[in-house]
Amino acid sequence: MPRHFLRKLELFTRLSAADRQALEGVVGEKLRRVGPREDIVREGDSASHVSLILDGWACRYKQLEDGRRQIVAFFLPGDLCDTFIDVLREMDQSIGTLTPVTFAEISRDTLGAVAARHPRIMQALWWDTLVSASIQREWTVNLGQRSATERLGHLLCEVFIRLQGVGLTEGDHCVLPTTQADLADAMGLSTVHINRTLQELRGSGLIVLKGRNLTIPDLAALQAASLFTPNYLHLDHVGRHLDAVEPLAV
Amino acid sequence: MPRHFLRKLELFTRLSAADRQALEGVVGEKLRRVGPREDIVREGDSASHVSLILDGWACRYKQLEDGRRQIVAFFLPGDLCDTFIDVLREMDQSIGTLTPVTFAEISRDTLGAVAARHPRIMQALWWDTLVSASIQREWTVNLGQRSATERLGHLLCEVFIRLQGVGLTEGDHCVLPTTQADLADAMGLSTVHINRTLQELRGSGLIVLKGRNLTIPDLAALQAASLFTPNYLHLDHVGRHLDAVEPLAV
DNA sequence: CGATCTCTTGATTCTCCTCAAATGCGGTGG
DNA sequence: CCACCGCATTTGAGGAGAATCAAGAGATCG
Repeated sequence: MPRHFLRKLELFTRLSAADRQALEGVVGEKLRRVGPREDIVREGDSASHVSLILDGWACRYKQLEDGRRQIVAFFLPGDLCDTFIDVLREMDQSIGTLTPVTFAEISRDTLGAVAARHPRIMQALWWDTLVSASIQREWTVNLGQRSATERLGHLLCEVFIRLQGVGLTEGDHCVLPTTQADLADAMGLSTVHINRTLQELRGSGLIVLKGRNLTIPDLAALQAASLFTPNYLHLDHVGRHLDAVEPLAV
Repeated sequence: MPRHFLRKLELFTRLSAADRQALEGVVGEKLRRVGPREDIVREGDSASHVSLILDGWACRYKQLEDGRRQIVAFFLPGDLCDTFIDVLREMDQSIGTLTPVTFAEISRDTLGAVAARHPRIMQALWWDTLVSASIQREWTVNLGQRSATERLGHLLCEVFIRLQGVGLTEGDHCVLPTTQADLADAMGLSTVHINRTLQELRGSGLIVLKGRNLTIPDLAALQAASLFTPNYLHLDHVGRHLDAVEPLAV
């Protein structure tokens, strides 16, 4: 069931059959399905469980008093929200869906127990958490320094590569299910300007975007135009060396 | 020696005498002192150790190919950089000093060993890491949605409250040792505009800034003007309940 | 097939940037 | 002690990028 999640963790480490089974079990416990534009977690909620996105897109966002909304992270299939959140008393931001979403609600105790029994999983969850933090920092750079075109191009590169990591791309295209208003809230730009920036990217042939279908004919070119370097995604299979150190316990 | 650090951890939990002693030991191992505008960690370095700031200000930043620099985090006395970084192979951003800095270089093994023997410390390091992530998300909101005045005001609120947490404020004032250029790189604004924004904040009486000395006569007013809410700093002494659950093992 | 959401376009405004130069300030050496 | 230097701050003028406002065209969905 959590195939995207397993696939993502295996970008970093090798999981044994037992590891995989344990994760399947955790996910089976409590499945939820919600429509688009609904909240999964609300600011102020107590931090009792984590959510694993199985299908659809969600985001973490913060709404200011006057209505302005900033999306600070996208959650794609396979993403785990707030892995180690239980130390904090309450959520400081909300998590909401962008599309219809299927997700597993995992209690922190369950996840903790599994992680304790499966060191590989623990390690992989760590990696995932640190990569998320790294992405967050890169978003800060993106909003602070890059022009609208670079910024949006950078996001599209990131999303494409992350989707690729969980097997949700086909050749040079993937689905981009967000509205332009969502993109605007993520990039700190107005909807109108997102629209014009997309046109600019289209005009220069860097992307083809029809409906919800995004094609990136030349990823390297888009990366160059957006000052994108993928190192912050840490997809270099760092943990694969674990095979040597600690043989699979099947 | 690491008094600011201890003080910060105790915002969250109570440390036993043994805990404190263990941390003192770790910090004594390798002290380093560097001047302003030097790098402590460079992008691409292997992630072998963590740095604990004892005195002075540093920052995490990323430099784009064309020279633009974004500061993504400030490190104040008592801040620990890259606590659990060892899972990732290499650093994706650099850490540099803003002022002269004294810091302790702690090998990941040493820190890991101490944390393993002292569950309270482990817990506190977790809390610290999650709070850092929370701050990072708030910076994303700051850059994405807030106007120059709000943005800068928000930063000053955050810095003041963080300094307060480690005992580095006196009444309504504290030291702000950064140059306006540093602030500009942190806020994604130009130096010129930072200057004018500071004047605006001064003009409205929200701050008094003379040289390196910052006074915030009415913190609540500055918070209101900047749409600042301190919840994301999680200073609500979350872990104090640990006293009840797990008595001090002295 | 009308209602609603999303996307697109045009016109205008404003925030913030860039370029350029002046002023102030802390240190250093004559 | 003062002259000078380098750096940080301040000020001015003009311009670019993005926001806002408003309205029309296309989708999508009950």
